[in-house]
Amino acid sequence: VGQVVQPAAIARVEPLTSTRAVQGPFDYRLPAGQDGIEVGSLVRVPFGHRSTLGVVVDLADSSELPDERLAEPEAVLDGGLPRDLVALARWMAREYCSTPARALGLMLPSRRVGAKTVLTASITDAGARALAGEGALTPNQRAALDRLASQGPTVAAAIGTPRLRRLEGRGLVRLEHQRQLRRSVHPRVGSAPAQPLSLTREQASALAEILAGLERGGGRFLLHGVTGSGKTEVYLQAVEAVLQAGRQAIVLVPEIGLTPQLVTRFEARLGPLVAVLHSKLSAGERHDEWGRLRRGEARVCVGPRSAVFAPLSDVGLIVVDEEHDSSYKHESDPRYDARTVALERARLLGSAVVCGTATPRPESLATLHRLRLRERVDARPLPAVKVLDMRGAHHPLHPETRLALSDLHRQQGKAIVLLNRRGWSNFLSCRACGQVRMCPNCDVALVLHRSRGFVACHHCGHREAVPEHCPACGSPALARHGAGTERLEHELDQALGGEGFPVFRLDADVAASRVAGTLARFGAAPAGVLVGTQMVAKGHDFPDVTLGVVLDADQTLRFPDFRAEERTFALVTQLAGRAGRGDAGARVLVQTLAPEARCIRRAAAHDVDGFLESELAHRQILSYPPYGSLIRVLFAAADPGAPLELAHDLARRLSLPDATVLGPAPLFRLRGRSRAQIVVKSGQRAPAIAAVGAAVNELAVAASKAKVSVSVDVDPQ
DNA sequence: AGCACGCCGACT
DNA sequence: GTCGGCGTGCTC
Repeated sequence: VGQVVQPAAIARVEPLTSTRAVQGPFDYRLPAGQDGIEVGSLVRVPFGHRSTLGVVVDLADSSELPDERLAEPEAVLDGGLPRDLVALARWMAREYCSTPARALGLMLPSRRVGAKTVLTASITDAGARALAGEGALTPNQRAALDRLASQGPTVAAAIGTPRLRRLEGRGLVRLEHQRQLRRSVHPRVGSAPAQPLSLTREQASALAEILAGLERGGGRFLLHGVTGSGKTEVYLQAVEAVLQAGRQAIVLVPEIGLTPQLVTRFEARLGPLVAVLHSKLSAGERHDEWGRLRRGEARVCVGPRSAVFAPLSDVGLIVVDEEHDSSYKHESDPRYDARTVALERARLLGSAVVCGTATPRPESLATLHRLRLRERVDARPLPAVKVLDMRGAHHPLHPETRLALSDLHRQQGKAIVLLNRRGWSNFLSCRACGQVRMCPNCDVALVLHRSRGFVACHHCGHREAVPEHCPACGSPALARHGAGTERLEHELDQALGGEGFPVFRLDADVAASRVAGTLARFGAAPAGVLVGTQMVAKGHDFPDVTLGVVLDADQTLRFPDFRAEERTFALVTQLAGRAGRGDAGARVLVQTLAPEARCIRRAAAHDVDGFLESELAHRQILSYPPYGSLIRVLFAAADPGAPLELAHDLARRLSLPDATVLGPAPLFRLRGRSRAQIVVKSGQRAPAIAAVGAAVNELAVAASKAKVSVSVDVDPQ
């Protein structure tokens, strides 16, 4: 006896509001015969005294509410989500103590743009006959019809819309609006063979393990390879295998702008199957790329952390390139980590994850299956790294650094100099009264940007004209302290720069539109120096760079943070990887006030394994990740005392047997708002997250009354 | 978050 | 008498 399949009668909908106070799902009655509503559908529903957008998160046969209290959806809209993203959003809401609506909001494209249409002309049969000689045509009209006959439908504006309208009136031409996809063009950078390269033995064995994982329906891999060991080719061939199997792939990169070579290689190899998402796309381009993925026209999505939400329904593989990069963490609610989300999405779909890097995070080493690429594809050795002790130094450049740079200048070579601090001087102080110029909104000193004539706050963006006198005592004597990339660029240019030896600078002050050009000009120059912040240590290859210099390498170490060592190690190692990818004589100089620091010594010795081993041992003792989870709760308000008060309130509500609560601790003021935080450290991740989430929800009403914003940060960076 | 309801004071 | 201030409460 066959069962009669009843169509679902109830849709459970999560309304897309951003507040914690409204959390669904809410039940809506589906009228009999209502087709096309499924999990993931985007619907317009009556909600309270208005109507709102919502996402169907579940279908059910019945509701707990009486029928008369149920409303019906008003409309089903285009642009719904694949089913697995709905499950992922619900997981994210729990995992990051956020709401389903906020998580769903990250996954949907902006609603403010629609499809773009363009007026297109094509020739009619009557038009073809006219062209063959029947009827009078002016020379211009004949040319227009000729063009349509030979090249087919054409954008009307390219020929002249008024002329075509006249021909349309005579029935010789058909004009209609056609959907036009907006796609931005990415600059091609580096060589990009369209055919697969032959693999080294190590690459082949890594690929084989990934493919075996896919075969089993999963696999979580750490592709640990030194710079130049050919990780990208392994990604490409794994993606090709996934496509062959009829599934789709996502490739996450830290920043598209800094990894043009990877994008170029994927586009060269896979052509229009690739959709590239990034922050520089216009809303329209993003909308259309999203649609190409949703409709299955594109089957590989390359993009930054948000690309982990690519609307693909059967993802077989997620690649996370440069997995150590902190930009995978989203720094506003929901504060998700794209690497963690990638693992969860893969778990939901039975797909493989490949995280690639030269400097794995300790937690990745502990939780993923490691595949190693020990050798560079060109078999060149890594450059020699020398640590230079700057204690007691008077000049910002060590004598050995100056010597190396002048040698380089003489030999017309290329160097990269990394200084992780932008601007000219990091602070100004009055020589008479000692007062330091501070940001009015944040508790930090203003940084001098000399060429643009202002002092600026690097936290909130506040800027003001360079003061001529001390605002406190009126003294004209202002001292500039410290040196940033702007000053370094100036000094290197004075010392070495000139015809045939340009000095380039790359940092966050360089307009985004000029980053690619700066990289290209440095790449093309036969000699010169590239000065910059950590941006210069990312993604791009310059095979002819023979000298790398890190200034103030312990700068990242001075942050009171358990990841400080890891960050410093990665920065030095990444820069070392940039130098001498094509030359055996390359070297790297590391200037530091902490030459004995474990992370700097290990990085200089290219000793990744030794560093990771000691780092993991250290973290185990302190129950830091991966041996424990951290949850940070952040409070901020204009009222100076309110955040700390609310933090104490939360701390009192938390009763966690297996956790340590650190704080409440006040934080420095940011954007005019006082802040405070609590950090929960626990070996029991899920219960700790649940307890913090519940306590924050209890507090939500009091917080909004006191105008204090509360934000939960699971796995803070 | 919106949005309406409701209970108070200041205007034509 | 009505217009409109924003506290309170609800949204299938």
